[in-house]
Amino acid sequence: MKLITKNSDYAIRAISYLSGKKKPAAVSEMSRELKIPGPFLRKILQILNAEGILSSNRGKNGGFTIAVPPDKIRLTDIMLIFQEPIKPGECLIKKNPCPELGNCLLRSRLNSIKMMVERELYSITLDTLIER
Amino acid sequence: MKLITKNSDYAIRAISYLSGKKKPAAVSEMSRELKIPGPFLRKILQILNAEGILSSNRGKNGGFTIAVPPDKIRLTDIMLIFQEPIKPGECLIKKNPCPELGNCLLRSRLNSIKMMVERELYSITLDTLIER
DNA sequence: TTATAATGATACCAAGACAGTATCATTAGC
DNA sequence: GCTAATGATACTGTCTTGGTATCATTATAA
Repeated sequence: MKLITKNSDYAIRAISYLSGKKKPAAVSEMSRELKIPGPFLRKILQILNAEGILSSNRGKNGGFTIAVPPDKIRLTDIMLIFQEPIKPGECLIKKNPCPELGNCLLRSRLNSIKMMVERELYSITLDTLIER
Repeated sequence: MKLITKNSDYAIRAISYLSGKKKPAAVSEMSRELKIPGPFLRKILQILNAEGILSSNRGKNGGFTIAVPPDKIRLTDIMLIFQEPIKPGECLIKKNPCPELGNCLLRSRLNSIKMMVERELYSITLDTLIER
């Protein structure tokens, strides 16, 4: 079970990188600096742009800039963009409702763990991840 | 992100089921009662047997019985058998060490969440999941 | 005004985990 | 010795993740 995928991870690094700059940074530059494969990073940045977290400038000397201050971006925001949301497990409650024994109890325990994790992730804003 | 997979889920249901019985239960019976696909359940039970959690009797009137009391089986035991262990994310720390900015901070936050989850899962023993 | 350097949009491919099936071999009881 | 069970193991399909590739569009600068 992976908490965070590379998608999200790279997205966060990219945002961190951009948070230090005023001028737009191009994919080529960021790919070089952050050591992230160019085409992949590009796709990620395009998505972040579409989500309104970054803004983009096309054409020569173009690139991406931050559109939302990092202290307004939560870790869950990023993860929800790039990953499947947290689920206790496959939802088989309706189809396969705990036959006689113990599945409901399991579900409720897992659900509380899920909520705990979500609460934690929600509490983390990106500004707290950027070293100065 | 799925906390628990069907593998583990079914394993737990099967153990719950067996905990109520003295005589061996065959796959066919359990498949019927628990509404779990036969061949899949069979594979799961064979693994639990190999792990020493169940024991098996071959031949006619054979089947599976519990070999370890449910209060000695932790949720993590089951999950480690059937799923990938919890990881904060792909381990790219060595190859791709937080270039200038914020990845180490992210890792440490994720790691503490990971440990929190593991602690919770470890604290759950199967006897607490069985309704009487 | 044209070459060029950038993004927009999108289609495509590969690996790995998960979910499940199928089959042949072996064993034990009646 | 038939039959009902497990042992062992190989195989298939699907989904998510991780990534590549390509064509179209836009803006700048010479």
